Amino acid sequence: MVCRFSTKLLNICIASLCKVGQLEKAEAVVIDGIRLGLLPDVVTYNTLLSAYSRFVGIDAAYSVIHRMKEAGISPDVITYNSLIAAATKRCLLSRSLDLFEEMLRTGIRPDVWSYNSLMHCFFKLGKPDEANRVFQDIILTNLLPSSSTFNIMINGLCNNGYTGYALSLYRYLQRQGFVPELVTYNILINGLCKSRKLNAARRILRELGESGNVPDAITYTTVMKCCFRSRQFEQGFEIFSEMKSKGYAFDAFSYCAVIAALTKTGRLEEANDIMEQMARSDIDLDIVSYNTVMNLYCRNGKLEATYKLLDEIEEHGLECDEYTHTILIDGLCKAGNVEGALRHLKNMTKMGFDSTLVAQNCVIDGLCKVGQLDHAIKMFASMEVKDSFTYSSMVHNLCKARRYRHASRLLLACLRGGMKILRANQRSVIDGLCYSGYTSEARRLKSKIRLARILHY
DNA sequence: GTAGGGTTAG
Repeated sequence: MVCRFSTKLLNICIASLCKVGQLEKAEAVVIDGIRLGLLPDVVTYNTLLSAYSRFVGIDAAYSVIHRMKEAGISPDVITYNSLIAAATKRCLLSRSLDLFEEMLRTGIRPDVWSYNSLMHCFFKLGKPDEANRVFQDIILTNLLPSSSTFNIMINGLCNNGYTGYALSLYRYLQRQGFVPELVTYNILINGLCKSRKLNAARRILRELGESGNVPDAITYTTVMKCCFRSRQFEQGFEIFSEMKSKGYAFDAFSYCAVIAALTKTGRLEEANDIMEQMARSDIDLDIVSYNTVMNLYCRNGKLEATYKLLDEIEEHGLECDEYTHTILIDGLCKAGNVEGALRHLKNMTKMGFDSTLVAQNCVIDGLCKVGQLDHAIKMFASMEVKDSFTYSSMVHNLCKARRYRHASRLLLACLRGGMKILRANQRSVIDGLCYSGYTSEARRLKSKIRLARILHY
């Protein structure tokens, strides 16, 4: 009895160290405990596992599960739930599904937390129907849904393009007595902003204010980002200032949102100021923060500093992602080094990145800017996937070279594919055709554009 | 032991 009580105390001590990421000290306490004859139990290992997953990585978390098995302690539902949630968070979705099956195989009964994670996983996989089936299972069986069940459901519906359903579910649940939490409001505001339902988003923001909840840094970042997305930059920057004056702590999310927006609008000095503020703070930079800074360096034309940053990323044990490489490729293009950009694009393909579309678009534009239009046309023809940026770039540059009939063909191909193209580009093609005497072609193009608009909007 | 916000191109 005395011994069990002491292990409990030991676990409390370990948990408090794990909470602040002091993993070495926590491990030392485990060893001290063993010396005193207090063997770690399932709670000890679960505590360590979630801390390793949070502060180190998923592999470190897996090694804890091996350690506990070696010590003869069986993982329980909490062990599996932690691992499944960690895998889902990192988009290792097949691992999450495997773990869920493994849990069933070993005879551990999943609880509502396990089902919540499974639902989240299906949403991330872009399988809303399967997620919905899990949701129905939770509702129809004896499992009591938690508020997170509803939050995950609302968020998943939003992320899979069903904001309308998300909103109806939210209203229905409210009528059933569900009291939304701050997270619920943040989820809805974000989902509605992303699908450009700004009036609905404003309504939810108002409801949040009336609910007695206080918006947090996430609410602010969400609304700020929403302004940037709808090109209301001044309003977004005002929100950033408001956050500051109200004493909210900035984290990497809010810093990156505002630095990126300042960079995009060419307000580089202000962007540099804020970037330095972020560097001076005690925030650990992750890959997204590095990408944001790197993009700013590229815009400043500081390619050497950019390469130094790449070393720094490596030194910190972080991995460059699709964004990092794309930003570098664009930076090389903007500096006129298209050869370098092409080389790096090849590397990127070799590295096995799924999508290099944005990077290819940057190179197409770069080639045109250095006068290699025919090279760009060749590259364009060889691309398997194209989007509206690809077409816009080509149309714009063909017009600049007065090759209006070629531009007109691409413009039509773009519209036929259901993609939008900048009005300014459409205008240039029509005006160019008229100017060079192809008036009837210009007329035909106009009517085809009108038809495409009717068909696709 | 879950759920929410941030980075790239015309």
